[in-house]
Amino acid sequence: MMKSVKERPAAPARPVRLTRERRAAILKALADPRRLALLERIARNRCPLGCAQARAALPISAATLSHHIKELESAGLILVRREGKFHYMSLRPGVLESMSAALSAIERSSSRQG
Amino acid sequence: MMKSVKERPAAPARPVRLTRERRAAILKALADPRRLALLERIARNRCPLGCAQARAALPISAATLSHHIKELESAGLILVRREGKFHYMSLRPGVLESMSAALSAIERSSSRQG
DNA sequence: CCATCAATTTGATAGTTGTCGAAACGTCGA
DNA sequence: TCGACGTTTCGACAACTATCAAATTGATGG
Repeated sequence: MMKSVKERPAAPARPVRLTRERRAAILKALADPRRLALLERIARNRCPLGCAQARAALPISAATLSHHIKELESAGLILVRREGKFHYMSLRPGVLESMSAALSAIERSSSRQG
Repeated sequence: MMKSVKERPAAPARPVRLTRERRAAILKALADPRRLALLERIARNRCPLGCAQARAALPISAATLSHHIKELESAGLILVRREGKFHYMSLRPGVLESMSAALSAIERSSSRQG
């Protein structure tokens, strides 16, 4: 029953261009501790994470999990593949990296200070 | 008059160790658009920013500005030097850089996928 | 000592959000 | 078609937060 999962060969994770609004949405999505934990859990997993696994990792109800998934998805941080009654979440490549670069850029813009 | 920006050797900004809680606080502080704008304004300035300058840059009341300053300060993102009746804000070195690294690490933890 | 100015605190309000239970929806297997 | 199951939506509630005006604190200068 192993469905052959289409795999990327070590995704290059090219830089994703983030508008100001998009960055704001991402930061808002990251600001909730449970959501961040969920995101980390998704990232850490070897393959796309199922909801059941996610629920096992977080002490929240199904409704709340669904809510957080939607937040992460609409912020563009994760991809959700829906297969029948199961849903699988994976990190959207390059987004966190770009957010990281944006924060770094703010700090660098300050390094000229005396 | 572009004074060659050497001054300090571009402050190495040694890595700041951030606990999970601290990261959560930082992300929460960054999640508000006005606060992020304020932080960027502080970073961009070539010397510590006064409250009046900050107010000129943001369409908010003094009370609200004070509130946001407190948030940024208690998240450890900025330093506030208080001199008589004036206050001057500057970026706390290394913090944004460490936050940036943390986000990047999450993404990298995912690159082993597939 | 008093007036003034910068910044903070207080008190109040409106809007947002995290959370859950219950109900609804969609899929799958019998 | 029916029921079980995974997920989402709905409705509600509590907690939090951004915001401002007004009152307060604290420093400076007359």
